Amino acid sequence: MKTQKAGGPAEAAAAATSKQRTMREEILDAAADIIVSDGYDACTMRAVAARVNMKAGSLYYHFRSKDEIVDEILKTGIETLHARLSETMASLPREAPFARRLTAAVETHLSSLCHRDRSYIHVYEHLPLVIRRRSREMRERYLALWHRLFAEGFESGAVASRHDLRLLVPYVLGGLNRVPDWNGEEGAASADIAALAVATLLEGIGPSR
Amino acid sequence: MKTQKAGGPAEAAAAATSKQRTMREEILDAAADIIVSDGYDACTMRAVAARVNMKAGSLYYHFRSKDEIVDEILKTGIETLHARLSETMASLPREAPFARRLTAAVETHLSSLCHRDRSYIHVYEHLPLVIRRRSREMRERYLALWHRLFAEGFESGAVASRHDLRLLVPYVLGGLNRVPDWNGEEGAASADIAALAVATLLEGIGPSR
Amino acid sequence: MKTQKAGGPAEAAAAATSKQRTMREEILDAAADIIVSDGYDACTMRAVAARVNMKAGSLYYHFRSKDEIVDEILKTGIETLHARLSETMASLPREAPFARRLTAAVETHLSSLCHRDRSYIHVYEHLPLVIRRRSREMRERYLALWHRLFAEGFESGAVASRHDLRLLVPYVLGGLNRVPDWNGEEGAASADIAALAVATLLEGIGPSR
Amino acid sequence: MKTQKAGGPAEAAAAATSKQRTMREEILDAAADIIVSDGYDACTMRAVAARVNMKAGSLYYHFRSKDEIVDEILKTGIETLHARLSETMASLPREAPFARRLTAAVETHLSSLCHRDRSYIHVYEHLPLVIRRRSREMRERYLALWHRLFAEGFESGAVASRHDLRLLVPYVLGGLNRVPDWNGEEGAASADIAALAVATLLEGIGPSR
DNA sequence: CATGAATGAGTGTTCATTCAT
DNA sequence: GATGAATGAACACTCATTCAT
Repeated sequence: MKTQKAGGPAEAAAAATSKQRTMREEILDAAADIIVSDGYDACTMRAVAARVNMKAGSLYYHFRSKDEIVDEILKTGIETLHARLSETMASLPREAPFARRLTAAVETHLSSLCHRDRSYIHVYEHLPLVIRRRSREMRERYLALWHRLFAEGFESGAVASRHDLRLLVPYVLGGLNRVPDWNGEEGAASADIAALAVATLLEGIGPSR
Repeated sequence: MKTQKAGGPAEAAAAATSKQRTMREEILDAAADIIVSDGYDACTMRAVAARVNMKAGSLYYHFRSKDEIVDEILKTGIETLHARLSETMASLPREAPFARRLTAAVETHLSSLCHRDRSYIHVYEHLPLVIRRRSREMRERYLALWHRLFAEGFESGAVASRHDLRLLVPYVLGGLNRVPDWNGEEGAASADIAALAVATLLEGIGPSR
Repeated sequence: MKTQKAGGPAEAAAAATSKQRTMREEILDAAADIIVSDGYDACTMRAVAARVNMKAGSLYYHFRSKDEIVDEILKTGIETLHARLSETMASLPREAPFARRLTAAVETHLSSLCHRDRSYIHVYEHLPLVIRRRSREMRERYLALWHRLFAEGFESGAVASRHDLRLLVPYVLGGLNRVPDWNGEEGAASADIAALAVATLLEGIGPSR
Repeated sequence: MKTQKAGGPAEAAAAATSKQRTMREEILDAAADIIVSDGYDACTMRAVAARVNMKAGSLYYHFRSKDEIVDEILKTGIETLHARLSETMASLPREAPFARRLTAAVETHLSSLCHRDRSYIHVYEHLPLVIRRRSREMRERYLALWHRLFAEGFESGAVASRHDLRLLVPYVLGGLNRVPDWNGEEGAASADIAALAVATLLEGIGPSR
């Protein structure tokens, strides 16, 4: 251990003790919290450190740079989302109809977005462009999940053939992602919005048939 | 506004000569451009100045502060959008059906959003929380236009009564606002997306009836 | 006139037309006013220009630099003071006793200091050290007047021989110069203070003999 | 005090370690020195930093702002002066005559003013109006000490009843405060000036009785 | 592991000054 | 004579980062 030269503790995230991992997570939580509530600009190393009762310099024992913190938040956020949606979809019976699959997906997405429990996804919206772009690949992997959902819907005849998925998916998710902004913390429960979204999506807003 | 001492033209935007107005606009354009393409953090006074072949200090001849620049972009953006939508709606015959009104509205919104011709609306998405909040009132005035549109649709029976406008409007606009992000400059024409959006909205994505 | 090259109008103060001279004086007045009421730091070229309904750049037609303005204020101030005191002393009958001469001198000094009518002396106190020092020579010429006054008093036996003039003069003037600060605009008339000062000086504050 | 985010030692002056306190003091000394010798305008953060072999930004580890530095100098200066004079007066026997009390007071004041050993009082004279005003309250507490001295002298009959203390005190201190300016570093010892001042004050400059 | 102390690059802003018009 | 427009140097201040202890 002591013989390796290049290996500062920040590099050894994998081999980290459980206490370290805890500290890393505390820092990530603190940073994510600040970003969501006060914006990225307010998320200085000093501010993050203060939330975990440290001084700024000490953070560098746990992370190599501020970017590493933000990137990890981003990565964790999307991966969590990805994992949840994967799991949700997998847990549905194979013969579940499209409407039910869609409802489950929307609910999963929205609840992850609105509940602030360890799901860093909401952070994304508050990040500067330069940083956002770094997560492009991961985001596309998540989008692929939605693509597959709609593609299946299309194949089963539940989705009208006239829709171009390349447009539909971002359009749908664009609408969903904005919900927390407009709906705040006090707003309608995400379940209500999910219901609205699904109904609207499936039948449109025209008079019910 | 605050403790102004002596008078530069920065104080007299209204009485500006046409050449001044041009310079002001050039600066606003430059700033908006930087914000949209590189993010708010990249939009330093020095960067803006460089785009208009100036030094940072010179900007203060035209604007009193950076905030004044950003706020004016924000204000102009929303007001332009508001004006365009107002005009669009006013230009429709009184008896135009809801579907046509909606299509016109969506097209107006999307074309303003995607074409970068003096419509600063796209900037909003890239602004820090603190600044965004300053435009709340203006944004709500714009939202009211959409509220009225849907309310009329609801009264005429074109919109199903089951929808809560407080949820529907932000949901729809949230979807629309994200279009430029996913669709970039190379993407489908905004007219196509408008068509998709309207069709989806009105009839849903279910199999065509 | 038009053939001389190096001669901008600022150089030709002596040959100035009466309107120029008026403008120069207006500027000097404005600058002095600002310095006395708001401090030297508030006396920017823009602020001065605004008071005479100009733009900053235009001042450079009348003065070569800000320093020239300030130096001229300083010079005019002390020279006015010098002239007034000279005149006052000269107007006294040759046989006037020391007490009367002293009273006249103190009154002249204080009234110049307190009344803001074109006597720029009060400005001195608000100037940065670097600038103050530039007026050293002129100030010493003024001090010489006081030295002579006390020297005469000493020779005539009216001033006790025990006093060192090098200490006495600055001490006395130091006290007098502070009067406007403590006494403001609302305070006792300068005549009252002059009386107090003279009485105190001549007889001390001990019980009257 | 205002919107402090995270914690540096600049916030905890009271709890400072001895080394911190030393650094703070070094900075205060440097700033005071520059102000006295080159004027307030020359006292930039860069200049102060250079004197303590730092870069400008580092000062902010020790102080929250430039104002904090200046205010602390001002406060320390007056409080030191106050404390010294208090102590001096308290150390005199109760039955000490007015002349002796006055002499002690003048000597204390002048020696504090002239010796640059940690007594920042001399700084005051070089501060811009806006800043000076911030110390008004503290200065008045100091003036009160002198008021009491003269009031006692008046009661004991040592001071002629004809004097208005509201004029006398500022007049006397005005004279004393100017001493360092005229007398520089090379000048007569402050003890000599103190003697002169007291003698002049008590008996006047008239021929000795 | 954590901190005290420092740094360098960069931020928004101010201001005396210049000069073509 | 005066101004609109610009500049360059400076300023106070912030922040991610480093490193000896």
